[in-house]
Amino acid sequence: MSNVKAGAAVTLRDVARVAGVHPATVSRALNEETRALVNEATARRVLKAAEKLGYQPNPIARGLKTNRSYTIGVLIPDLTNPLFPPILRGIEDRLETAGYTPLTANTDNDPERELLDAQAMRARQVDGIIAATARRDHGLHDALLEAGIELVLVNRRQEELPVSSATADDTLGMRLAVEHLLSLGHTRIAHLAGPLDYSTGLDRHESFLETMRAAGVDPDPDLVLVAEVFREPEGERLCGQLLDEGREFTAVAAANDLLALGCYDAFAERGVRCPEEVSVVGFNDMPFTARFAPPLTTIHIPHYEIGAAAAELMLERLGDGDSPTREIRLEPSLVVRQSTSAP
Amino acid sequence: MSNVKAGAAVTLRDVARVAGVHPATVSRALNEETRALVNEATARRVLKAAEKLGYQPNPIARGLKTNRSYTIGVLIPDLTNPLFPPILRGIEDRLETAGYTPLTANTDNDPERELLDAQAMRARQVDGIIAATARRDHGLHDALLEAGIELVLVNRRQEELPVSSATADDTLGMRLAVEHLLSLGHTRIAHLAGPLDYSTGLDRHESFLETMRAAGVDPDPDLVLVAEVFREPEGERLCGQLLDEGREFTAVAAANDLLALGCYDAFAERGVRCPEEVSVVGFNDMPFTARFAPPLTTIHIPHYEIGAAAAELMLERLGDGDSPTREIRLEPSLVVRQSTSAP
DNA sequence: GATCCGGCTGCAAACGAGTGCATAATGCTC
DNA sequence: GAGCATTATGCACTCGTTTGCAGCCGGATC
Repeated sequence: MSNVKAGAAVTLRDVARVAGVHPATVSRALNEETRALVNEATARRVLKAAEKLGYQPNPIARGLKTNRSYTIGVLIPDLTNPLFPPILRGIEDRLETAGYTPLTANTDNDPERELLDAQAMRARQVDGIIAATARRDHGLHDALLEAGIELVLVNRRQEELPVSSATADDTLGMRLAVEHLLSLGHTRIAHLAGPLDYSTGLDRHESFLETMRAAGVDPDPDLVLVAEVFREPEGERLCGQLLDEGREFTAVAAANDLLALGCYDAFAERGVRCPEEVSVVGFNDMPFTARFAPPLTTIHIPHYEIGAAAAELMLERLGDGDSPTREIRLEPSLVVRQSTSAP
Repeated sequence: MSNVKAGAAVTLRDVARVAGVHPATVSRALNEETRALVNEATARRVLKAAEKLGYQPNPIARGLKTNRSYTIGVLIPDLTNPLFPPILRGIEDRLETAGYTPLTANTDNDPERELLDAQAMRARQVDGIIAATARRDHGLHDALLEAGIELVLVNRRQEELPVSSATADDTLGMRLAVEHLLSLGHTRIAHLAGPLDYSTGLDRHESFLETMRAAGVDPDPDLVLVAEVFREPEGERLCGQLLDEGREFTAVAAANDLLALGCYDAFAERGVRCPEEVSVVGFNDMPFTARFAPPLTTIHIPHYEIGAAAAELMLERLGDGDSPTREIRLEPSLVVRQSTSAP
């Protein structure tokens, strides 16, 4: 049943020969936008021939002519972080339907490597780059702007620059987390903030403070610690510090799930019971959080949809370079499990 | 003055003009393999001009002519399965050092989509395809062979065909798992086998039977169930079935971690305690398995290294098409946690 | 019946790089 | 100093596709 000729690639000329027309006509007939230029009957004939031969346009040749590679670079810090696979999957799926292919690279959060990877992608003529890595500086943005490569941020925002982004509403997310703790009766709430040079870290941090104040409880500066990375050992270190300093708190709002898991570790070493003695709420709802001991109460983020939205934004910009930049914020939701209880 | 001309891309002709030679000479001077053809002094002049202009060859144009893209397709079933990110990371890292770029696609285990994706990759002139998806049939292999595209399997083998692969030693892995249970004193051991049309499913299954027999205990056919997919709900279904049929067993050897987690669910619903009443051992050592309740005893697989090895094999074949195919088997190890105990 | 028009289609020139072949420049031999 | 081999370079075509332009045709207009 398969008409996919594997051996020699089928070209426009082959289709043209079969359809009895000139290759140029085939090109026009096969291209949505120029199809109107050719007689409907001819177009049908061409389409049929193309299908019969299993013709697939050669994007390389097309790209040479159009200065387009139909390829999008995707910069992520580390694929191994469970946050990113669903985002990437969303990007891939959306791009695929539009005939674009993603080219991914892991930067390990090294700004230098990030620029290098971006360079390599530029050499490969990517039409745009979707970056999940952008800190709140401008290096990457400026470099790409100069090279005429579109940039879209995913999971990160950048206020000062006109750049499209797809993120979760981190402000709302942290508000849901804190309000959950408040409603359980907690007031001595510690906050493990993420690095403040990421929009995710900063937004969640500010939202923590705001939500506390809005509820009429003044956040204790001694209970607010800023992590250097979004990782488990860092959460363990900071939470351990709070514990060892004898700070009084009955709950922790962590800036992401890994920091929250770090708290679990700090508790385990010191015999602190969760949630009986301290409640913990995470952020992201990574896979398998429901299976941890105890199952983690956290903020669910629609990562796949965020990825798809980022791809959508990229396609938008590629279609019409003059379209204004746009920020898409997707709504998070609270998932109550068993790491939180009344104090 | 910045050398990186951002706007207009620098082409061979630009370099030629600056160096005062013909573009063809530039092409030869810049290409390692043909550099010998041009005068050393000229070559130096060209190199210098190229550097000054910040010339970067256009891989699209080059690919059109040479039928090489320095691009490798990677077919995986689903990036969202925690098994694959480390593999992919290993592939990317190794390929990157050799100047190759991976192009990934998710097939969702749909054979038709797999062929489609492979087709699309072929159109993009990938030099080879690394597939984590291959069932034990020949479709993909034949199609690629015909098209002259190198194929390397990762995490899957294919006995009947001469094709390179990088896998874990599944036979050894399952032997370690079963011997662990036997050494604890279990003899009534159930086995949740993976789909037998994957080499992973089949190898582990056969190894289970062999190891049992070698220890002098005849595996009870009623305790061996074959899963249709490597997923949690399937594990829950099968394990629930064993429980509801009143089969007597004190341990389960699951063909992967997700099936093992499914057992946890089946236990939870029926109030069976693990490991007190039934021990469970998984396979793969996915991330976070140590945090489950109870922490899962499982077989650790060096996924990153497997990915890197697959990339290595691909580079080998690309360098010398006539090199024989090779199967790399990496050694797994037993990780004892708290889901297993004496019966 | 000459003119014009609009709809289709073919022609040919690109895009940027690689490569077989011809040719110019050089060095060597006798 | 003529003849010839050797080296270095240029020319022109090619990869598969897109696209401006020209040309063909049938029909409508005067």
